[in-house]
Amino acid sequence: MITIKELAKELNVSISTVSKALNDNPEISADTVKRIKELAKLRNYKPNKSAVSLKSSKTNTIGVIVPDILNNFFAKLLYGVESAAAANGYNIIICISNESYEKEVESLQLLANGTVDGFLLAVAEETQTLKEDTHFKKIIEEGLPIVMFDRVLDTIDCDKVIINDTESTYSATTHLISEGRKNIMLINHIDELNVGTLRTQGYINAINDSSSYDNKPLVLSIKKGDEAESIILETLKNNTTIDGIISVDNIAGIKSLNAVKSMGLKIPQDISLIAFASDELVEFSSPRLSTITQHAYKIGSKSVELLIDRLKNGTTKNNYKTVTVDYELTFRETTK
Amino acid sequence: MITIKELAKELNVSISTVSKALNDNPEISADTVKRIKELAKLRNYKPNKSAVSLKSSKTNTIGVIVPDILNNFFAKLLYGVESAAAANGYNIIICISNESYEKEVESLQLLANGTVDGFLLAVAEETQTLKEDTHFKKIIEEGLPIVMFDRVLDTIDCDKVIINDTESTYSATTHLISEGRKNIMLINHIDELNVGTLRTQGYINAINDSSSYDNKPLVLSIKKGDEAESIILETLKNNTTIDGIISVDNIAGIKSLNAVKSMGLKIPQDISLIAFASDELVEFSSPRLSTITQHAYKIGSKSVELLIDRLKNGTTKNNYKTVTVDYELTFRETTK
DNA sequence: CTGTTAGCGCGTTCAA
DNA sequence: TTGAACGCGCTAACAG
Repeated sequence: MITIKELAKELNVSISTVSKALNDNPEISADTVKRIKELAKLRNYKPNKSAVSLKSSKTNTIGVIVPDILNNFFAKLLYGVESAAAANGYNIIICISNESYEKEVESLQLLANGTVDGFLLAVAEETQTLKEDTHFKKIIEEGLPIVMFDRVLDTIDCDKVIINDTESTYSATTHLISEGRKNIMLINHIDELNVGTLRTQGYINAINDSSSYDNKPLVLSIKKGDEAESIILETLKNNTTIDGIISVDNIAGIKSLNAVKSMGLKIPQDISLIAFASDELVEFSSPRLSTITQHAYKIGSKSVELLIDRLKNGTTKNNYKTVTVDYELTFRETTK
Repeated sequence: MITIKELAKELNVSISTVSKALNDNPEISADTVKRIKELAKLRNYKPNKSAVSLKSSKTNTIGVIVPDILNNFFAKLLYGVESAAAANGYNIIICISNESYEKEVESLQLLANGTVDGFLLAVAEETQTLKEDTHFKKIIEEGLPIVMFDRVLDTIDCDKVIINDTESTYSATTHLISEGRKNIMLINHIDELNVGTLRTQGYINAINDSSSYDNKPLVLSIKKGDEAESIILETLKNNTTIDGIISVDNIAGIKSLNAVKSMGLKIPQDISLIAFASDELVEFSSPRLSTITQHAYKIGSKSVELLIDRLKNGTTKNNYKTVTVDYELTFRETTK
């Protein structure tokens, strides 16, 4: 890589003259600026990132910690993050916590050495289970802002971007009730996570708020590693009045669909299904699933905006924002 | 962030003493080292990344350019990249080219300013179509090594990690022939990409090499945006002797399965199917697809190894390697 | 208008 | 055993 020094030498001017010329400092004569810029272009000069960062104590880099990149939601979100970051001249460094508390701590520590200006992250599952949060506090104390997305912690003061999870299931449940459904089951496949709880709550609220719905809430919790499809099938056989299913995650959604089909039930005449899912999945389901989709891309880009805003304008006494990104309810062939 | 200077001041020693102590320089007395290290730990001192990079002209950061992060293959690959990089103390900066030539050029230029020590990339579709490669040459001339994975360019001298695409379809085809299939169709949904061509070639080779197989190769090319499922269905109706299908990508695999099922054909009695696919997809297919899976994770981690090796040991007159990662053929319920 | 100088944080001579 | 001084590449205050 060519440096300012070499350009200066080649043109017999001082180093600072070159620096000023390249930064369009009006002190330098138009002629000199032209000569310098031409040579710079010719030699493909690019200011050294490390030097600029050292000087300015800004890296223009954002650290992103995602729990699981194979999860389509986070992949989409990363796409939104990358797009927004690139549009604002920021690079992103990605770490994958793998849902591990330790890896999360490690990643934060590793990047908090002047590698990044701030963090974007979704809290790892293990961190939530252990109820740990001091590592986040430490980072914020060090002056590095954090924006949490999707999985956030109430105990941490920082900007947050979340889905309105409660409302999403509330709407879905209300819709099924308005279809005339009398016994709606909610399948929770991710109950250990905060979002699972919120979504379940929305379902329960909708039922409580409805005057026409008589049955009690019916929540089927499936643990990781369980044989989802057979459990669902069993439940349906034992409770033949079930006429609506809301799945809190996409795997359970497809499994339910398979289970319902194998029972010979007609969709959506006998039973309706709505699932949290990604668009891709819909392509592969038949009949095409009615879904609640998270605007993952938007959560990502919004998070970047919040972080950059904070980096530029700083923090003035707890003016942290929590932004809610709307979900989208799409009715296809598995609802009336 | 606390600096060496502040530690020095607090302990009334010189800056260089602190620096040496922290780097276990034997010049410093054990006692002083201990005092300094204790304070450093207490103050959570971390050497400033920019300063170290500037000094050493090494960033310990790898630039990764993927064409599409929503593609499960690349997501998996990134997982492999991140894991291997983290294990070796490297950070990864991710750019998404979105299959665009321009974005690819931009990303390379943007990171070639001392942000990264080298690149890992899969060539964007547009770049392949335009047959552009000077941007890669430029980067390599600047001294930044590139490792290409999955989609590579013959015209560029660099380390490469690829799937043995030709062999993968060769094996799949051979297997179907050994099942007694007499008219095997290959569906190519990505013919504009190099891998599509290679996979098609493997299929053709297998047929040519077989003495028992009489039919000519039958390749159905589907363009982007075409109605894959109806095209496949039409083809099957017009050619009822087809008893085997190999799909070169995962979408076509599922579409074929749906088409075959809707024709009322029995699987695998009447017809066999094998598709390039990700494991996730298999979960959603019924009957469960026999697949050719790419070891995406391994391609990613292997790429990192190659790059780090080159960064550490440099380049000695064209000793570039091309590593082939094996594919995996998994027979499930859509083959005999 | 141009050049000299200092300093960002660090490691590494060289001198004491 | 410790410290002073220099330089990585850059910007900016200050001199000329």
